[in-house]
Amino acid sequence: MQLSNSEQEFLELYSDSEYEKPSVTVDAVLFRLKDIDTGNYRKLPQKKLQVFLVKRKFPPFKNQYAVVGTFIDLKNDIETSLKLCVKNKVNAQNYYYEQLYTFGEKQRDPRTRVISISYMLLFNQKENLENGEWFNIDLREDNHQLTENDAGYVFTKDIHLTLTGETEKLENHLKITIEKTNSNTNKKIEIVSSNIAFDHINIIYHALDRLKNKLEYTDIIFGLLNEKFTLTELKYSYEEILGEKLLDANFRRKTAHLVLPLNEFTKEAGHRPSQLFKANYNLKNKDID
Amino acid sequence: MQLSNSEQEFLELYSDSEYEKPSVTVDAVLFRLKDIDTGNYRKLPQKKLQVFLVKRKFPPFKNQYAVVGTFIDLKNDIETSLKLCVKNKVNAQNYYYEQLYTFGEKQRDPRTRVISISYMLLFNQKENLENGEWFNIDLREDNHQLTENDAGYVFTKDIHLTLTGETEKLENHLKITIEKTNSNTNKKIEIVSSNIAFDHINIIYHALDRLKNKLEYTDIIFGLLNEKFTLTELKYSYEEILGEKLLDANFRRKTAHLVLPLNEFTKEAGHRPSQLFKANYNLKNKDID
DNA sequence: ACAAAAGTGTTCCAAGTACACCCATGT
DNA sequence: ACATGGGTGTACTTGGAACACTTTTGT
Repeated sequence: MQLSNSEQEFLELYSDSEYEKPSVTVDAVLFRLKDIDTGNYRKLPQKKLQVFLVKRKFPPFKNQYAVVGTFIDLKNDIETSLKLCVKNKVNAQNYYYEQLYTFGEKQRDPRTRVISISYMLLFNQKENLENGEWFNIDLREDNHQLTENDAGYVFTKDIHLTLTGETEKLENHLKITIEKTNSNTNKKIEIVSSNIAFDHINIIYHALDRLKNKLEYTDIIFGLLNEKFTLTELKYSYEEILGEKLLDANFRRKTAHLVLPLNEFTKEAGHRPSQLFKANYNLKNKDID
Repeated sequence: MQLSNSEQEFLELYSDSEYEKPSVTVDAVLFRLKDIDTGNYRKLPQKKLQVFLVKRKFPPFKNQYAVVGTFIDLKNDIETSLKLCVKNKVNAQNYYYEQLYTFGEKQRDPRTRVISISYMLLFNQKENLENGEWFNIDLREDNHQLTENDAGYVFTKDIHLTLTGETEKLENHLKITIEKTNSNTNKKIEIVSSNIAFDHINIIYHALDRLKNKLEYTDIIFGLLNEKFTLTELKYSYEEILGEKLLDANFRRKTAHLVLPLNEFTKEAGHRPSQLFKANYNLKNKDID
């Protein structure tokens, strides 16, 4: 990885601006699980998955909601740009993050060619974010259609993603097409209609999908929980993201290796006190990309 | 997603060149499984995983090997740029591909700030590539070390990646550090020494890792096989990539739902003829990113 | 005959599924 | 007392692991 003298010379001559360059942004999809009180002193709060959006102050898409993002800074690494952006725009510093996907379709941004490197960020409820709003996420799938042929299949479905904030309800409709042939897999996402800026609903959908998939084989869930939690809280968290009910007894056994019991219990809850647990990070819950 | 008139006006004024932009490349890691003849008329060929590298004609890293890549073209989508690049540089058109990861550390490229969007491409043996060479991949892991603390753990290991071509043997040494804490997972890859250009060994390692992981829960393997294959061929393919032997009887049962039997058999092989199969693409082998 | 791959059958064990049941608490 | 969550036990099912065994071919 060392350069020879002649190579060094060449570098001096190298002109950086010979070809046109695209703009590059980092865009971050921020998630949390919010406790929704039930109003019943016995009942536990329900978990609701939320995404944090900010209202754009300038065109394009002025006054529309968007995910947190910025043009990247040449002086900083991508992840440093991400962290600075999140610090400056929403004033948050403690979160789990991972890279999602890089979007670069020609027409993404009406201004010019923009490539977006997207990240997923997970927050617990202690973090207070500024300059934006948390939106409840409701996902509904429709119109599943499978056409098989001898080279593979074509699968399509409709996605309805409703984002509900304090005052606004943002409806978004996507159409997914997965084309599998002899030699290729092609996943296309078409935005049928969207009430948020750019193709950001697409990015949010990708993040949701990744979150769901990673639940099953990693310990990513702990990014959304406080340090101490009950097993029922953990179960509600899984259920909210997966969109299905789980059996309690089995859930406890399956997740036993993911958690460590503490010698602390909840109280004043109108029912038997429950033991608190913390995450048990170990290598088996591998999180390797 | 429609723009108002005043937004349209703003766009006219928008200056594209107000801030410095990074350069962006697409880099493609090309894999295939090569049949290595055993010289014994009874024995089946062994499968060897290979990566395709091209020798750089210009600085930086002149005369060193690199993965196939190009600066992206503002006129085209990322994936179109990728396809054009692969067509032009190595003259290939039939392959499976998927996006891997986007690298953007400040020091990746000695010339200027370069962000690399990396892809993995899978070829079968029928494809003849030009202007480069296939290298055998040998991977060895070393020095596994796990230090646990109450907030998580730190895991390190050494990776030795040897790439063997017709005339050259390229040795590469990486050090992986996975730091897991309360609120974060941090995977660092340090290049201790490398005989190929840029940080490309890093990209290759990522591709290998992804390939291995995806073997277990998708039907990605078929991207490396010809249309028709025997079950033993399929088994050898898994074994070569996973780096471990599998039990034949169990393998047949487990992969039964992945394949469709054909009414064709191999012959003149010095042993019982074997039935040929083709991929059975179905939705259960989900390949959703 | 025999070496190699092709293919089947069987036993054992681990883990997931479904469900019944009891416990502890605050109002 | 009772609603609610906390927590355990058990019978059943499914699928993977290990391994023994038979079949078929070309030389």
